[in-house]
Amino acid sequence: MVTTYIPKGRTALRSMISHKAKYALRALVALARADQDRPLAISDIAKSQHIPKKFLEQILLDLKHHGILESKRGKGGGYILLKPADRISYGEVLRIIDGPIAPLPCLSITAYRRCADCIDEQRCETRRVFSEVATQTRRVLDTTTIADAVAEPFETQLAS
Amino acid sequence: MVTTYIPKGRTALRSMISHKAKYALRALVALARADQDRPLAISDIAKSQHIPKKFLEQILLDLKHHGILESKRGKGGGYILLKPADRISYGEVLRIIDGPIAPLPCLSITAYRRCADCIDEQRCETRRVFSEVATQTRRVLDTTTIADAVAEPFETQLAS
DNA sequence: TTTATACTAGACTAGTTTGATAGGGTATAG
DNA sequence: CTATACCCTATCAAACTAGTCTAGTATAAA
Repeated sequence: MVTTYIPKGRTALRSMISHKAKYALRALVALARADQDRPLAISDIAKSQHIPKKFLEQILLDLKHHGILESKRGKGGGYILLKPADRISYGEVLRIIDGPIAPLPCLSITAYRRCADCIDEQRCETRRVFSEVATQTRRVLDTTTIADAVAEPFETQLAS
Repeated sequence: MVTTYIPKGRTALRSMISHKAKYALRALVALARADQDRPLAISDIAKSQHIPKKFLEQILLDLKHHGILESKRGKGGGYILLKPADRISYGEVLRIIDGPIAPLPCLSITAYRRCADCIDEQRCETRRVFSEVATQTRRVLDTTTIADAVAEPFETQLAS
């Protein structure tokens, strides 16, 4: 068989972001678009963004614990951005939800770990190449904020 | 709990490359360094690169099926590069082993799929941001070859 | 103060993927 | 003809994902 293996559930591969992260980002965009004086209810976000409500609860709670959101309970309650949208980067959200961004554990600052089978890290060719990937990815994700996402759309290019 | 969840097994996340891909790349580098006139045995690669032999068999077979390698059976057999090292890109190998490189299925050309819960793909903010990530990643991975990896090492930067 | 609303917490589950291992089969050099 | 080394398929345990379920607790409005 000379077919490329493509995992079913996710169409593609490990370099994909999780549904959870996608939901988190969409929810934050929705919150950034909403009235900042009144909390936005989970159920409203879930409905407008097509996200399973109970799953979204977990996600927003997580973001709250990490100081991104603030919540208000009771009737008329919901979530509000704690930090301004232009101070919430995609990288920050991804690190909270999916973990470190580095494509190899040995390239992560926040969660460095040596590869178990690595012979000489300093001379590892794979590490060297993916270091460049990590740098580029980080540059984009850490400089793009929820506020940028809320701004007018521009052209989206296809890739790979 | 205000702790960032980090998967145990892999230290980091979905944006990591798989062991399989790492093994494939390491094996190709080893093959590129070896004498091109004589096949290099799986067991030799496995030993020198610290890769489980039977697992490596699968990987090399896969690379052979995709026209990267050539094999010779029997005594004195093994693998040889079919394409020159400077014509084997990291991106090509990763697509064979791990699947499409795009961080979202809706950004992949080779395996495009619409996100099930997407409301308006053209205006999807997440898609727009990750499109840039995909472009950068692709640029690095498709222009770096096994031959580059074999060349002298330069400084490796940490990221994320 | 009642009651509806909304957040909090964590256990649980079905399904998929990963990273292997096992056990043969097949070709080839000597 | 036999030892060697690649070829191929099947199977498996552990981990991860994407949820769901249950059982609350806190707050605000009426």
